[in-house]
Amino acid sequence: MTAQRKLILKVINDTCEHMNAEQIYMAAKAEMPGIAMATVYNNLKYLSDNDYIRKIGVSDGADFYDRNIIPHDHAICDKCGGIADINPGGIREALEKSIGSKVTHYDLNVHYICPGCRTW
Amino acid sequence: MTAQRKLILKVINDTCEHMNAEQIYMAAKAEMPGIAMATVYNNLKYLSDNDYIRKIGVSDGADFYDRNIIPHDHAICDKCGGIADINPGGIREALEKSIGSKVTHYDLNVHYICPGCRTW
DNA sequence: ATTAGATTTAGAATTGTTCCAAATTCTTTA
DNA sequence: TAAAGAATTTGGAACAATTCTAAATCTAAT
Repeated sequence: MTAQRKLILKVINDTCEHMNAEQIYMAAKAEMPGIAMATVYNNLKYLSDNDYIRKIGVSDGADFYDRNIIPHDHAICDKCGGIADINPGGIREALEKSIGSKVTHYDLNVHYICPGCRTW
Repeated sequence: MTAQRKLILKVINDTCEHMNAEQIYMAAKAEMPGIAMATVYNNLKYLSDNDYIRKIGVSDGADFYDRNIIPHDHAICDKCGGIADINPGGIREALEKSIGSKVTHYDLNVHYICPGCRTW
């Protein structure tokens, strides 16, 4: 664990959930001005490969990183872009039944209008 | 419907499902050598916006395009990268129950080892 | 203290996609 | 059916996110 790696993990754990690489880089830079973007990517890879954090792939835009490694899915607001954790039950079972074999993992991102953005 | 647009739609309908922009470009180029990549992207956007085809966002790599616009999800083999359509039931209901509101849409990509790649 | 291996850094390179402006081609409608 | 306006095509530049590279530096175990 180098100082950089420790800092990046701290940033992810202390700052808000669901930050992307750029945001993590900025937050880390505030404490360690010389840190390089490549170091952030290197460590995000290391940390997610080793289950310290979870990388969430997003098809249209930057991936984000989640300090919560307990399996859960994400609901993304179409208006504000805010991301909320969700825990719908029975998904994995439905998928395994459907494909007839074990699922190694799955990505499920739901789009909706969050309560704050709803107008009625 | 310009000749280019017709060709691109034909390529998607006649060639294999789940092609990415590059593959569609190559197939179109074979019949119309002067066609531009930008035209392919323009038309993929037009065709998916108008429900002729469906765009499938992939977080790590090129998006692909599906001629099947009936809602369904995708199972991606971790070994060969092959993509299969799946139709697990009850997902939308589980999601709406979980977030407590309507889902505008959702992306669900399952990773697994396909029958062809399985060794036991 | 030495040395092999891991990590950091800055910047270049890559990939997939979008943007741009000019040229061309469709589509009205007079 | 010709002129005007709208949409589309083209090639290339621009872009964003990420990965790669190679040299410098650090770390850990002898």
